[in-house]
Amino acid sequence: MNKKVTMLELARIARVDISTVSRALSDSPVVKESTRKRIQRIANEVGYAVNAPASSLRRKSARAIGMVIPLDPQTEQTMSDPFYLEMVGAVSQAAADLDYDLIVSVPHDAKQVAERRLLNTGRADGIIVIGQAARIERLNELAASHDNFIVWGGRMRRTKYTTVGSDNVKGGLLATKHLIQRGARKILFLGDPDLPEVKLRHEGFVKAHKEAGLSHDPSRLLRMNFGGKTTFDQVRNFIETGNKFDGIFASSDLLANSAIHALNAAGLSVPGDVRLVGYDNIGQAKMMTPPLTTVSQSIAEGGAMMVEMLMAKIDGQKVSSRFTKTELIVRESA
Amino acid sequence: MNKKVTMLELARIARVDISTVSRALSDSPVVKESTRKRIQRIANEVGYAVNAPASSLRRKSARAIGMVIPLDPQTEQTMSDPFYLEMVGAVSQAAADLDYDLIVSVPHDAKQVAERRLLNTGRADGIIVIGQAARIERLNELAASHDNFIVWGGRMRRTKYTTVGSDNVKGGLLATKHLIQRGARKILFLGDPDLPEVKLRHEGFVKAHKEAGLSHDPSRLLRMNFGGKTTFDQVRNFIETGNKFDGIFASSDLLANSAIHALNAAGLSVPGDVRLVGYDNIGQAKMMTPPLTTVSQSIAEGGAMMVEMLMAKIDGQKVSSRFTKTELIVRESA
DNA sequence: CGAATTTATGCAAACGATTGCACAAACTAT
DNA sequence: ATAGTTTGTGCAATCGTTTGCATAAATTCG
Repeated sequence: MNKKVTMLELARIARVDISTVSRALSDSPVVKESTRKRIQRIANEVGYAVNAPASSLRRKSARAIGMVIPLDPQTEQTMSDPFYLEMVGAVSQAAADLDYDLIVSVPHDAKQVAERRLLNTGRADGIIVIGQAARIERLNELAASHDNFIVWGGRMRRTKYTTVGSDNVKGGLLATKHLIQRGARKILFLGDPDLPEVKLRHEGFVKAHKEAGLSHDPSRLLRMNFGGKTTFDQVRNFIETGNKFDGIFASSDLLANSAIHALNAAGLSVPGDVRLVGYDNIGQAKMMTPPLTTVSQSIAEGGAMMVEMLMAKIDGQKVSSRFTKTELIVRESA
Repeated sequence: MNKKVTMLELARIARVDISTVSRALSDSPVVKESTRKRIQRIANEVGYAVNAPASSLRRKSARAIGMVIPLDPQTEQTMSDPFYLEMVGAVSQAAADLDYDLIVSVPHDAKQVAERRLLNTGRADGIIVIGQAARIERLNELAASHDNFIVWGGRMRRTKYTTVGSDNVKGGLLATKHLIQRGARKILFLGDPDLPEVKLRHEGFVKAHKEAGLSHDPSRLLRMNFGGKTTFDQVRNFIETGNKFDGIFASSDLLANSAIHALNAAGLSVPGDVRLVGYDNIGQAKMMTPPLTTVSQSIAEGGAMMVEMLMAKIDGQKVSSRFTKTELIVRESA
């Protein structure tokens, strides 16, 4: 179709050396203003664009960052949780602002460490990992040989890498306190405590009970993963088995949504019969029925923060884990 | 941290020429089985990985495809529609199966043609564009100079590029016929007919009315984009202005969800008072209240199809537009 | 056994950009 | 006018692979 112009050809057209072209295009102050302008104009005219692989090879920098998104361990399908897309958007934006491309990888199987490949092949200068799930040990191994990656998720004592995420304990505390304040006394916890974030949110949950001088019943923990039919059935079943409760803290908005659905199906109303708080504040939260009270993870802020920290790492600096703003968004469901 | 091994060093260790290493690693049949095995073993031991930029430069192929996802034109934020994430997942999987990386780009501003940059810099061998929105003319321009891209979306007479998407007219027809069969007579259409897909779905909507010998009232079209508060307000307002209707065809599941919300707020039940059908069959559709009847776009199939067609194009073959399987998924909302 | 063929490896030239260094021209200062 | 600076360009090496071609070794064949 269109044969590509190389920098050398461009140099010939402009009657200068290729090195001058290179400098002109990267806005080096050493080339004379007039020459620079002229070269840039010609480059535009002929539709020249710097060849990325060649540039990356020479500079030893891909000017790209990788992003690894987990699969739903159950279905082995891409997570349908909108949370992830919002994160992709946030990271992509932040990266683009720095003229970095974003390589998204959804690992085939959970075993494979996509991060390592991306880094070792020089395809990406750094990696952002979304969610550690059960991979803490693997990520620790990775940390032993590579430093250029940041993980979104909860920080546990045994994580040896840099993380960014909401303050999960605080989030769980805020959510539960709110439920208690509104009168809930028998609160159900939804989520899989094997996941670090969820475990921490649960800690906050327990803490809130303590602070209020309440005891919480450990049997009111429904272990579940990512919403959908399973969640629906579990909640429904819990109700039908005669268990009583007047509040729910769901460790994700998706879980919350399925729970609402199950409550409705069982003839219970939210927040009339059961008060409910979710986690994530995804875009649709405000459009659920009823609008969802939830803990905001500040996705956009988190994405930008991770990119910024990753750049610092690429730059060789030391960087330590941070929290994003974690606040309760009160809506009608609680 | 870990200094990288190059192919040349690997060659020295294995006491062969670098060219032999290159061939061995790419499983060339010309190198002796035993040497190949040996080299591969050593490569593994020292943790060698082929340098991607160098390889891309030499082969003139990035072994990566780009994917361009639109922003929500209203909010300028990443689309929170889960549909897009599911598409990212599907495409990423299909690409990974062929050992291609996926570069995701969320254009800064709608004007800029990210596709062109990705192609011209040689960062991607081909591009998948999700949604054409109002960019048909721009994409036509792109088609004039580049062939290696595929667009997800509705095919209009004036599109000069290759598209993949559900059969929108058929989808609209199926959805509307279903509503009519279930007794709906005054059906509301939700969506922005300026978007090609929506326009086509609306054509199917009109066609279904014709086939059933019904006339449809053009005032029962609510022009709206992507769900959320605006949709909610529009539907609510429409009801409060005293308009009567007994069915809704929403041109996306997200729109459908907001509509349900508005109906509930106005004291109307689904499907009791109003029957409703959506479009997309996103993951959450089955978990809405009530579970959403919708037209499936076969996202996974579509993603795989696009990657396959793109590869054919990269390979120099001619490829023509195709439809994905388009079927109605009946659930409780209608 | 020697010639013809096959098989396995090595040599060296790309791919397209970036950058340290050398150098000519144009200034400045004495 | 001469020496010393500054300013702007060009030269050439380099980044790490891949691949066409040459060649040595091993095999086949008459």
